[in-house]
Amino acid sequence: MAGKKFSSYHLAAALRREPDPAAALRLFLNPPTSATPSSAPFRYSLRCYDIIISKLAAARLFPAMDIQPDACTYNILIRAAAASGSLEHARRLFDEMLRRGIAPTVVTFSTVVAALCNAGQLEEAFEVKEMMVRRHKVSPNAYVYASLMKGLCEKGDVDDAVRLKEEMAGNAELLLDSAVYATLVRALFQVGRKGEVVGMLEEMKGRGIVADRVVYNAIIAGFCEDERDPSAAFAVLDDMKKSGCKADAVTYNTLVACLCKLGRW
DNA sequence: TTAGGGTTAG
Repeated sequence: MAGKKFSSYHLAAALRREPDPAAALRLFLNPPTSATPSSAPFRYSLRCYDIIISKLAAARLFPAMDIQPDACTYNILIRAAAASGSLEHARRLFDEMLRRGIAPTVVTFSTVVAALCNAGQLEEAFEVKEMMVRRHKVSPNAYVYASLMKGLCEKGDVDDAVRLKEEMAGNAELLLDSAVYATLVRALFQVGRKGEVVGMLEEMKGRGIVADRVVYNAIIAGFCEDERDPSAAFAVLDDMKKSGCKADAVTYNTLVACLCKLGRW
């Protein structure tokens, strides 16, 4: 493979081939770089960590396994635990990071809040929003708010979600963004309040927030479910393109499904 | 390096 870039893929293969765990660790810590010295270093894949940790563990070389975790490590683990359906495991990881003296970041809390909201545990999610400020001096940001607002909307509490948006607007530290509006726009269509969508979008524009793909997709989805006639949705698709926003797979999946439902093969 | 918001299907 002379002249070819050495990537984490090659490292994973080399680690798998190396029978001596100490040699594997040396390889992991000091991988051969590319033949071209100017080329950028590669990122370690999770697979590489997996292989080296498994090898060291099998050889009972525990001290060598001690790759010091930081907040980011825990954030990744917490997200994975929540994604696999175990909020309990996520909570244990959170406690563990505190015990180790690793300060949770706003990413940690936004991950936890999103997981709770996805599980429908809104009350707990709001408790986290309070607790992160009170106990950890970390302020919620737009990620945290967007998750809470989506959770509220899914329960049909669109007005409460709008109130949360107002709470953000009243706090100079907090920047509203397109995600917040995409959530509200989608919800307004879903509860049959599409008349309020235009005002919401104007407010967004007035705040200097540009509609992105997700906002457009929310509007298109709204018109698709709402109309016997998808022409409004296609008009939005035109606007979207004109504004320089590229339609993506979500856009087209929405429109294709809409046409299929109407029998317009 | 890690987090949110938009869709379809099953």
